[in-house]
Amino acid sequence: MRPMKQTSDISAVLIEWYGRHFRPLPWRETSDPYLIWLSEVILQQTRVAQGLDYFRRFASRFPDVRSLAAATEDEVLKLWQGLGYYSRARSLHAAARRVAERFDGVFPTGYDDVRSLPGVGDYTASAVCSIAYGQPCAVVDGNVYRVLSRLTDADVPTDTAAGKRYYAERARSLLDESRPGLHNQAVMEFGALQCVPANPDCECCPLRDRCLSLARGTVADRPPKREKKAAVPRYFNYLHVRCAGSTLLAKRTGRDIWRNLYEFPLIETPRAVDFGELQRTARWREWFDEAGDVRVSGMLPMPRHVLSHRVIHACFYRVDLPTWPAGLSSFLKVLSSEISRYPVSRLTELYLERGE
DNA sequence: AAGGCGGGGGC
DNA sequence: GCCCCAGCCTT
Repeated sequence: MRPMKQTSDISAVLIEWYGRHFRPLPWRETSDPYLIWLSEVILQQTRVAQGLDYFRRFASRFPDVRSLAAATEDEVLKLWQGLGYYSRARSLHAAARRVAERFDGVFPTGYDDVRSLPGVGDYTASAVCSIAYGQPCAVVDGNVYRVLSRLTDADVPTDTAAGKRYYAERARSLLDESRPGLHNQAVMEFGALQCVPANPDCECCPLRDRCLSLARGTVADRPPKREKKAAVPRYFNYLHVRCAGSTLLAKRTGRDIWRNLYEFPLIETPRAVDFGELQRTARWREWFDEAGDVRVSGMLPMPRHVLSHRVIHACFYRVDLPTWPAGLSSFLKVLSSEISRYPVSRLTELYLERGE
């Protein structure tokens, strides 16, 4: 039997604040662990405003874990299209299938079982178990890091093993074990709306008298920011190849961005190249040397596409062929009207939205 | 421990 | 531009 932990009155302040400021959100109106899990995966590294419509669409199309398990990965990725971090969608689908098989379609209730699902780490397992089941698990996410770092003026980086231990322990000591779901959501909402990263309005903060970093003037430096990595440029030359009302797609299967999404035939080059250089690449010759009358009608440069640590310089060439050459036989031939059925990256989506 | 993995919104 | 978001996984 564990000794009863003293509940901090900071938790009470945050919960009181939460009662007056919380945003009404659809996943706060259910106790279904499946829907709460779904919301937590969607919200990983994603703002509420960005994930809200995705949650609505997923909850509508896949109202339970069995329907999600019964879908194809392509359909799940298509519904996820545009949200980013696509491994979340692949893991979500794989986890649903595991629940269907190993747990007989019933979302597990034990922390370790939940934590064992693909795409579920310490944060998501704690969030689901506390919110859906009332289990005393303290969540630690980006909001919690910031709130804790400021309250205690902790100069501890969050992206180290020691830092994670430190904040996890602080979060545990702050947790109100009698209402862990409410407590966790209160801390996160507080971080999202009041204790914001930049220019927080500390004058009206309910914790202004107990915030050590406010007293010391270090709010802007908490938590300590990690050093930024330089964005590595990549050069993508896409070929929108058309022949007899069809076009070509390929599935990205490598360990790279946009894994399992579809795209036009791609020639990646180590630097920006013009059409003349592109034609001299081995790939172009492999694909088109035997192709007869190749008509390239234009090149559409795209704006720089910025990812977290990549900046993609992309352009799309439109290539019209009289017949399909053998060099392109490994691609999927897709009716032009059917392209929209395939999950694609935001970059390709933007190109397609430009139309003809 | 470090790096890969998206996309968008706020300043 | 830069920061960072209800993180997780691989190496």
